[in-house]
Amino acid sequence: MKILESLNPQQRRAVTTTEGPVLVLAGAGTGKTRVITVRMAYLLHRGVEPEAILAMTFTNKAAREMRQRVGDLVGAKKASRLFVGTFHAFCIDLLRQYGSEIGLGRFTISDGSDQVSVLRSAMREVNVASVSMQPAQVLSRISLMKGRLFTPDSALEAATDDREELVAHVWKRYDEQLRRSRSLDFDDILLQALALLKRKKGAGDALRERYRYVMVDEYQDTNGPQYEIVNAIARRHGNLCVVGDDDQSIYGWRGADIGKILSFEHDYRNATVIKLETNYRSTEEILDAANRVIRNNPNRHDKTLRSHAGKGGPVRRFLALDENEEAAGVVGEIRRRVDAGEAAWGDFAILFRTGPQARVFEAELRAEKVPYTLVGGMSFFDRKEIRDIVAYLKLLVNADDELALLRVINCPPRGIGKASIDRILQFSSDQGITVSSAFARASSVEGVPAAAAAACADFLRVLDSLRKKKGSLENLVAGLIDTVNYRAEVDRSYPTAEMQAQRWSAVDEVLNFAENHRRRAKEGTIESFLHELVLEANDDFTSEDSRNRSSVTLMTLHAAKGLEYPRVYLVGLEEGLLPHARAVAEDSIDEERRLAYVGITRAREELTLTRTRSRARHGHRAPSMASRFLYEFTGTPPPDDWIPAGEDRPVVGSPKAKASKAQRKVTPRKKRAAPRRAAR
DNA sequence: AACATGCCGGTTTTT
DNA sequence: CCGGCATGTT
Repeated sequence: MKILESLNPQQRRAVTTTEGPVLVLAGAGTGKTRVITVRMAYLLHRGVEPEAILAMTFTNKAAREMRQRVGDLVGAKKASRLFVGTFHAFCIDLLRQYGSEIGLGRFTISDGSDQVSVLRSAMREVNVASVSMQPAQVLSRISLMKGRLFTPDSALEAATDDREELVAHVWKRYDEQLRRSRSLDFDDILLQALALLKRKKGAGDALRERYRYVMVDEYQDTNGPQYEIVNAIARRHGNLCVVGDDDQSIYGWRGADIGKILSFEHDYRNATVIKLETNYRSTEEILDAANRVIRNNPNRHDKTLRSHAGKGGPVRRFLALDENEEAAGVVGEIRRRVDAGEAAWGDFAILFRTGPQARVFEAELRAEKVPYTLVGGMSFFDRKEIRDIVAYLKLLVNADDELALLRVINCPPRGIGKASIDRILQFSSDQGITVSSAFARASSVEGVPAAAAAACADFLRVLDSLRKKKGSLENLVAGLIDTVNYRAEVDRSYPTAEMQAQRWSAVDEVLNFAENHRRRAKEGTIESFLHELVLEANDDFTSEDSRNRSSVTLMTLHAAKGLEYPRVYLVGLEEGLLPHARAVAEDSIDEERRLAYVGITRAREELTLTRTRSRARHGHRAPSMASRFLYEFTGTPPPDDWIPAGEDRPVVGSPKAKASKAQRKVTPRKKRAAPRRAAR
């Protein structure tokens, strides 16, 4: 096969070692995606049926890219017969096809904000004010426990303090509501699919038999259930190829278990281990910095990235008075480079540890009229209008979805007040009937006005008639929006015609999505549309987008994983920020170091590290200290003097440059007319 | 149902 | 210091 010739020896070995367990340790920028896609093409070339190949990723973006690239190699038609997708997409497919084997009927999916709502009500039931424990934190604890295969009951038994006990109680209620609603959260999707796959007979057995070649991307991000799923499928034929980089494991706090990639050779005897260490992305100077930082981590697969791109310029360091100067310096420099024609906006990325750091950069970019894209933040699908419509769609698929029902029962207003709703909910639990049937029998609930009861019955009837409708997906969705008179709701909620039009455009967008989905998807049902909406809600198109949109990219280090930019500013290299104070307290410095490593290795040609002398946090200004990671990669203490905004400073550890440039005359920025004195 | 007040907390976030 | 939320007021 011809493409093999374009691979380096290690890559080729990773592609052609098709039998048995294989661990590919792919350092940053070493052509990981290339290897996986060529490997799939190679298997097909050797006569393996596409249906026997399973490739799992963590994000939709990765799946999309992989599908595209396999398609380029073997043709779209053949590629479409392979399964390439996220764990969750794979599991949902299984559950929809074979869910009945484990007693699962139709279900809807709870996304993050649904989970928070359900959890809030669970906490109220257990009489915990959400001030004493914050829902997001409880949710993350529950998720971590689910990942370790605890149940609410076993968690209660294992609880060692009041707090854990309380979490277990809340979890139990949370679970009950989801069950009642026939709703699965993201963890349940994996756990249920695992239960299905573990069954000795039926679909479980058929699937184990079917997938002769299994591949997992970003293996270092695998959590407990995902590991079990892979294991359950791949044990049969034993041809499991996992690709990842333990040095880029940055989702430990979310349950990703770096131990899985560290112990692969132990988990799968006779595993072939292949290291990809030739980096095609960054200059030698940049990789030196990366290597020197990461080698401080214990417990890792030893790797050293070697550059294929030449030495390059030194990594630069920049010390600013405060966060405003830091932003002004970075943005000013970007502006000058672009104005001078040396670079384009899209060449630059500004990376930071925490979200709030973006604010001051945004302000500066805006003031300087620099086009930028901030990655992250509120998704299109978090808008009220979208969530309302999604709730309606969920109700069509699953009448028992309580959250969806409560969300839209009085939206647009139908004269069903809070008091009535509470009484009906009480009625439902007293009688032990589902919430939807309680609403259907609202007229027999004491204290509910006849008009409200009639409105409930009416509403349920409308939903029923919508369920029976036939037509194309987009017409069904449009029909729904029309029937419930959602336009009126939008008009009612916003005062000006302008705002209304703007809000309505989001609704229009859903219709576009629907049409799009119908054309691409195999089935194009409301159910499959919903799954796509919920699972791919946060999909970002960062890499494709920001470059050709020609804007500076602003994002957190987490969001930057997998991306690359010619020029990178890694900002806020300070104790308390990177490493984050909380990580220091919790003794998870290793993961912070990997985060720094991820940041450094995003840069192709130029890397600039910045820090401040003092920084405002929680409204108070405090002196900041250089990050320990700066010491690690220079081997010497960082210089104590600061460089005024706008001046380039060569890296410490590159003696020639240091001597010649360090004394360069500095032109003060006018902004700093009244210089604050730096704390000594 | 819409607005005011008061309190707490303040990493990272995909599916 | 700022935002989010829960609670309390009209």
